[in-house]
Amino acid sequence: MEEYKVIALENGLTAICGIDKATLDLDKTLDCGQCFRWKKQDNLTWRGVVKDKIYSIGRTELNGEDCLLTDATVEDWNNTLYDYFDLGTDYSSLSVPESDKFAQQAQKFGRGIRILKQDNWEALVSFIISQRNNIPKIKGTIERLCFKYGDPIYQYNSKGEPSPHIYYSFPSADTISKLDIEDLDGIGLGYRDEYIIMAAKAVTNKWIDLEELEKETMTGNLAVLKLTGLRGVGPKVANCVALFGLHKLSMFPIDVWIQRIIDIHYNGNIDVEAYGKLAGLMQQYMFYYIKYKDKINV
DNA sequence: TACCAGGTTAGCG
DNA sequence: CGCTAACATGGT
Repeated sequence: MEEYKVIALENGLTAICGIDKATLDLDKTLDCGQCFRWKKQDNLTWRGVVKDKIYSIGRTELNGEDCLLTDATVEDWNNTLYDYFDLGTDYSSLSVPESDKFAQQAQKFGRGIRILKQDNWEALVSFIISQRNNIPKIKGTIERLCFKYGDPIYQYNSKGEPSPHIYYSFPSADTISKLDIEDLDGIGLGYRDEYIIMAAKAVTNKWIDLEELEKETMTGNLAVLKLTGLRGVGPKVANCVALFGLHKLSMFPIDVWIQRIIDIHYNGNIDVEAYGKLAGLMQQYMFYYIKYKDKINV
């Protein structure tokens, strides 16, 4: 990773200079379907919740240099957001075979996407919800779930004034494990409501240990195997949880879009191993490419 | 208004 | 194994 500077500005904001758009593209990263709770506030600012704290982040020009601008403190950046955006991983080490033209195109188109290090429980619930759902509805359902069972998060500026934006934490497994099915009516979970409650009970009763699955010594394949023991968690959801929630970067979730790519461009059979330890990054490049290449003017 | 969505499950043969 | 119907419901 190249050198970059973290600068505490006088207005309480923090600038991060030296991380260009090819390294971290906020629009691509936060709107590529890996996360569901970030919202774009205006043309260049995103607002979201990381570790139960609200952050705004965008890009701006500072002394002629393109920098990230955030209301995070320097400590927040160093201790939380740097890892959340996976900036310690060198994405140039992604292996893309010379002959694999489609993968090269997808990589070029998706440059700047980062695989977020999301909360494992939130990722598990989010991707259980994602099955047989479209992305706008997934976002709406999660928002209603947080509004009803999460805790309000207030944000205060440097003068101690509360921000008008109220966000809600993602409800804990403990909270959801105590609910009855009817308590989830009106949220829009559909038939997945019982899956969510059972997953919450599995976590709180330690039938499954997400912290253990997140350890670096745990392989992605074993994590997927354990996750699929949960009701409502099949191979695709388990791979998404492993990639986006447990940060197993070699995992390669195959959904309808990726399957379509495999059928059309890889004659029905793709060699995931060829992409190496960052295969999950290539998966996300491909997903983003197939879904957005016709919608975005490059 | 119908149709569809970052799948999973159970029940066949 | 492989194939298929059923699944709830908000967004477009």
